[in-house]
Amino acid sequence: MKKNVQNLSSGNTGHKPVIREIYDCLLDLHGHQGWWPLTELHETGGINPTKTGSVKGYHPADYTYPQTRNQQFEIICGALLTQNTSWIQVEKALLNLKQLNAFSPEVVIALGLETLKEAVKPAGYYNQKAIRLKILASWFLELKDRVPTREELLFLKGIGPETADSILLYAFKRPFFVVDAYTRRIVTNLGLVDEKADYDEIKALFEESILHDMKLYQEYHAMLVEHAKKYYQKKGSYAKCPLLNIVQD
DNA sequence: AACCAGGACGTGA
DNA sequence: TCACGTCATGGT
Repeated sequence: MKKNVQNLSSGNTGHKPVIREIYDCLLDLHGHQGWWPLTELHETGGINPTKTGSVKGYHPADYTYPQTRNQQFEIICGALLTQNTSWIQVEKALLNLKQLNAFSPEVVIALGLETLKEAVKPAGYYNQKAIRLKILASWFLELKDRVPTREELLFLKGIGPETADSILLYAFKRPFFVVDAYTRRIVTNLGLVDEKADYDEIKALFEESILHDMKLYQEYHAMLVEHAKKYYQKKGSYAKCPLLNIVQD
């Protein structure tokens, strides 16, 4: 149950301009990211060969994806597989699934559980992830052309707040801001939230500070991840984060 | 050789 | 509610 009524914007009230400045700074530093990466783009789609990994499916400043129902399902699969796992490992699993023609819910449902486990093994936690993929497949098939609510996503086993928001933002193109471990690390390092801030508090910080625009949300989250990969891998490099210049008085 | 990766869930206090 | 263990493969 929720009972927070008194909580008038929780103390982050003064940070709205900062959140917007950070966006501009990140765009200068890293440019458009072209998320969510797909294993294959439409023939006329642009690619970004500067990205690491075998999957070249980034599409900077092109917000027309997903363009097919299978691409939509591929994003959903990726969102589940990337839980606490590096994207390079997820790519391997995705390519395995692609080879099985498993970017369609019907195929995932029909596939033997052991086969599915073998396919997703590179992404780790393969026992649970295989089962949860099947759950997702059944749910997605039942969904038809409807847009899911966040609540119904959270009801599915294996879908927590971040995965739900990722699916809504990148597969369904709805303005739900995604908060991941990188985002948390950055905003705490910048002193914008407390160490013990929960998911929804950090999410609210962004959603209350910028326009509720799906493109903006997609770009912001992707840039935060890119930025964190440069400055927030090792503890020692936090202090070198250029965003610190924005926060300093 | 620990530590981390684009988390979520079950448990017990 | 919340801290903690568990799930697992691979990079650095």
